[in-house]
Amino acid sequence: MEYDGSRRCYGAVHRRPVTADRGAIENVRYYENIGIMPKLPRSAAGHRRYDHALLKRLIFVKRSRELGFTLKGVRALRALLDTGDYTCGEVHTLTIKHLHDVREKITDLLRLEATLAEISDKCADGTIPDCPVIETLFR
Amino acid sequence: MEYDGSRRCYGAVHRRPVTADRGAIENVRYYENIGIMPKLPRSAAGHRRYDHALLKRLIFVKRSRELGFTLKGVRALRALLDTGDYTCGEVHTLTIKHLHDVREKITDLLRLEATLAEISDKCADGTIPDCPVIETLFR
DNA sequence: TCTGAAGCCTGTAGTTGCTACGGGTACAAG
DNA sequence: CTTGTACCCGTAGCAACTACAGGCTTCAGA
Repeated sequence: MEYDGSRRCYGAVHRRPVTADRGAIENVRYYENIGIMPKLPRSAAGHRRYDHALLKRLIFVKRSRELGFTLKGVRALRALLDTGDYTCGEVHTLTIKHLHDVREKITDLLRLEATLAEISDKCADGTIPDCPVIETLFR
Repeated sequence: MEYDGSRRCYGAVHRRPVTADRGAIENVRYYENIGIMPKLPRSAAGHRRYDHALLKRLIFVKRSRELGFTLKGVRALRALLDTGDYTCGEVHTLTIKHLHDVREKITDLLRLEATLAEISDKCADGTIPDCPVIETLFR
């Protein structure tokens, strides 16, 4: 195992030093590329400058995503805000629709959970010859 | 609006007649390509022949997916089956792990649901000047 | 027997929302 | 001036399909 002489270390032993929140930056880049965020202004050297308004906008997107809105949903919310005189009711409509989707997903997952719990209970002791899980998976 | 003379009709008015379960076939093709299903035997003309064993295998995959297993999980299950003498306990382990993941998702979604319900309740009448949803999205 | 619609075949590209990688440049501390 | 870190960019990969174009096969009806 010899040192390869290059300035950067990428190997399994000497990994590339990873920037603390490189992921966050790449995420912003992605948002720029797909137009969720505008192209941020750059310094002379091309580095992104984050001013207050843009930071707010970024937080808005992030928070919306945390609340489970799709990027399409975020676009819709933004579009409302950008009209300048959106009504609370319009926002409410989008939120309720999203809430509805979330509840549907929950229902689906609960059903799934019940099924999985049921079949896994059946072979809990691990000694049954024809595994009930496998049985289920073939029907 | 003229008929374009081609044998097939793809336009907005005369759309291509879509096979009933074209999607199902393309799904099988996908499973072949990624190796979840073996390459199915073909007729002289190259059409897929589905024999009993392969059909069973396909059902197994489909059903596993319906129960929320990832394709990676399906591969793991299959790998067990293919050993010939898997134990029920091994299958149980995989199922429980999956069940755990499902429960985590449910927990996350319930939290989400609570938050969304809470903030959307606040602006239910649609006349509040500073929309609480938007407020939330900026924090 | 011929015809035309329906069905199947293939490779490829798009979807969603990122994340990872490689290779290059900028910059600040020592 | 060196060195290490941070940032830049384009591109490819992930899951699990789905959609499309364009070509070939099949089969029922005239």
